[in-house]
Amino acid sequence: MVKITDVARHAGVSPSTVSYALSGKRPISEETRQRVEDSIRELGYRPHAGARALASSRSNVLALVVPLRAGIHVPVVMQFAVSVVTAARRHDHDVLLLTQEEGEEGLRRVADTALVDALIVMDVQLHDRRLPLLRGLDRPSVLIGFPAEPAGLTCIDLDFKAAGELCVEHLAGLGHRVIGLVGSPPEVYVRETGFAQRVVQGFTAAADRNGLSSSVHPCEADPAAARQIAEQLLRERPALTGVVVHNEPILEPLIDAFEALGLRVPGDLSVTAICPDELAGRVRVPVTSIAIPAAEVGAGSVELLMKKLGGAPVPQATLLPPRLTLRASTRPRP
Amino acid sequence: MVKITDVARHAGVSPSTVSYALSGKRPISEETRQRVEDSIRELGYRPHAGARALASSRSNVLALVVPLRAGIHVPVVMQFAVSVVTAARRHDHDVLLLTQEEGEEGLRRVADTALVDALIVMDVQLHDRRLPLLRGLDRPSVLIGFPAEPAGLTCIDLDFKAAGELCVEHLAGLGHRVIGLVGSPPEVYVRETGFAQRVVQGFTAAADRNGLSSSVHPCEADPAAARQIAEQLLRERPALTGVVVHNEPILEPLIDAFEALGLRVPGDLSVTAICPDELAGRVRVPVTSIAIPAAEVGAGSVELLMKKLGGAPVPQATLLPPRLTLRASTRPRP
DNA sequence: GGGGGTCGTCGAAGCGCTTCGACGGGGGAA
DNA sequence: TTCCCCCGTCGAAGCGCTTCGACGACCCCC
Repeated sequence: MVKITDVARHAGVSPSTVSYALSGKRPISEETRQRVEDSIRELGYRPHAGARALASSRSNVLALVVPLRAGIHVPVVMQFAVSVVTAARRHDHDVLLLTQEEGEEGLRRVADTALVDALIVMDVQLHDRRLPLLRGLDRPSVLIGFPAEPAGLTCIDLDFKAAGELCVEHLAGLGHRVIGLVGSPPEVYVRETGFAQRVVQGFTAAADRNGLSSSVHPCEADPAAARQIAEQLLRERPALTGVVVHNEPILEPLIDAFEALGLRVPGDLSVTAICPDELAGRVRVPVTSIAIPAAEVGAGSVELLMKKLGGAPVPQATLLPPRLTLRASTRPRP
Repeated sequence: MVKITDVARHAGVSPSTVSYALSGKRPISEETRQRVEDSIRELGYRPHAGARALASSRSNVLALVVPLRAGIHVPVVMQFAVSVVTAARRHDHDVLLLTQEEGEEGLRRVADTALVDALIVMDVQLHDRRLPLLRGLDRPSVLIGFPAEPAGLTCIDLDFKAAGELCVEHLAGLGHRVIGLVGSPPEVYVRETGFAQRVVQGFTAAADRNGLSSSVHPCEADPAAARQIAEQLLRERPALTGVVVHNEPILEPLIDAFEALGLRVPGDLSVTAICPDELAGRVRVPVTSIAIPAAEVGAGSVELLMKKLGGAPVPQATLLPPRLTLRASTRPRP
């Protein structure tokens, strides 16, 4: 193994000069820097990560905690992970993969052993058990998702309230006057990740603002429930012409159910959804939708961490603006 | 930060004794060991990962390279990753996540900087550009998948040949005499990962062995192609009663196409597939299938690496036996 | 009863890097 | 011309851990 002293000898300088030439933490003449770089290339030198971490108390590794719970949309998680890795590499950092299964102990372990410099935690629950730990850790962290009490933490996510609003604005802009939100299963509104509530807030606020008649319908995640909701809507709100769906598994079944009841999408009924693009695009009638901007969230969380590691202040909450992708499922009210 | 000398002082022993008590590399009396452990707990000691890595030249970190290419089934990748992490933790190792995008340079980097002790590479191509590098690296590696020339490497994967055979045996056992394989797109058989060929080999061999009439049909991954294949099969092989599908995206469209042509599954036609359970289970007619045993492969690759790190010899090839899950799509020939 | 092992522990030497203080030399200001 | 300061470089001191050799103490066997 070639080490820094080898490079130093080869370049005719001291080891510290090599180090400074590499890190740029002290001025080095252009000429020596060049010589050092040549030696490095020639000898194929790579600084030993452990030695570096020990001496500098920086490992240049970030921890990423990925969720395992059922009901998580896996491709989206993977998108997060990939964008985190890519963004981290841009800052000369690597990513250590942790599963949620490891829990608090795992977080404490990688932080306390100085294996990682900072942590990214995905799929944060409203009352996540890891929050006190993260607050107390001596290493910075960023949460993807918002807990009930984000004080003392740094969080980033899609602005779900704005997403709810945007769906409504879109429908309102197309002239729809009576709309409904078909939401997540009831239990999601109680515990879980809190984004569900925020969609409802945005939906309701925007509907009121636009003078629309609106209603909200939590729905279990199975086709039978979807059919039932469809029938109910038809019966109770016959003037309905716009629907917002925030419940991935039933998006397609719900559309099927409406069509089975004689409502054409988008002819009689416009449908928008908040769901991964991948899903919205492969439904029989491609659905106008707002996606989770996984790549942006992942990259954003890394940027936040880098700022924190650099000692810069960061906002406590970062809300990414929703973007609506137009597809075939919405059109002006007949 | 509490360090090993603090523990040593607290327990009234030397630092080396603490180290030995922790690693077990030298005998330590039960009594001192107990005292050391108590001190560790009381002080909340965690060995510094970097220092440990530097002194022992072991980082206790494995690299996992995940694929990004289109056409990769993401949930399966995630299953691999999770099982690798879980298995690694059982051996007191962590997992560094690399994307394929980093390429050879990334592998070299994490290996040469001693960031990782060993590497797991997923989605290995027949003529993977990384192979020479992996052969030359001073760190052990395991490939998930088989390249054309596996000499000097350690590979693990589902035994795709046996999977092809098992599908045929199953159909033969049900009395089917005329069967077809609907395979991956033609280009997959040329370059790519090579498992496609192996399925064909197994399929053909088992069909011949059982005296069945068989045919193989590569198929593009879109519904139109599926319909075309269905029509072609019906026309050219009217006695066909069994089909093996090795092409995830068209599994459902193909069944739809058969039914549209008046063939009921499994009434008139038995269908088996090689595909993730998740897909096989959610098709309208749940499909009898052989899954990629992602969890086993992931865990197996870690076990292989641990053996290699321990200096033990490991087989060059590890083929996991296929397992057939019976579902609704196959039944005895009428 | 003495020699040879083994057991349990210690001290010290490093692992390869970063960083701090120091220092010579040259340029600018006075 | 002198003084000061900054630029560019060096040497040395660690960072916190593992590991090697050494060394009593004790036991066993002949």
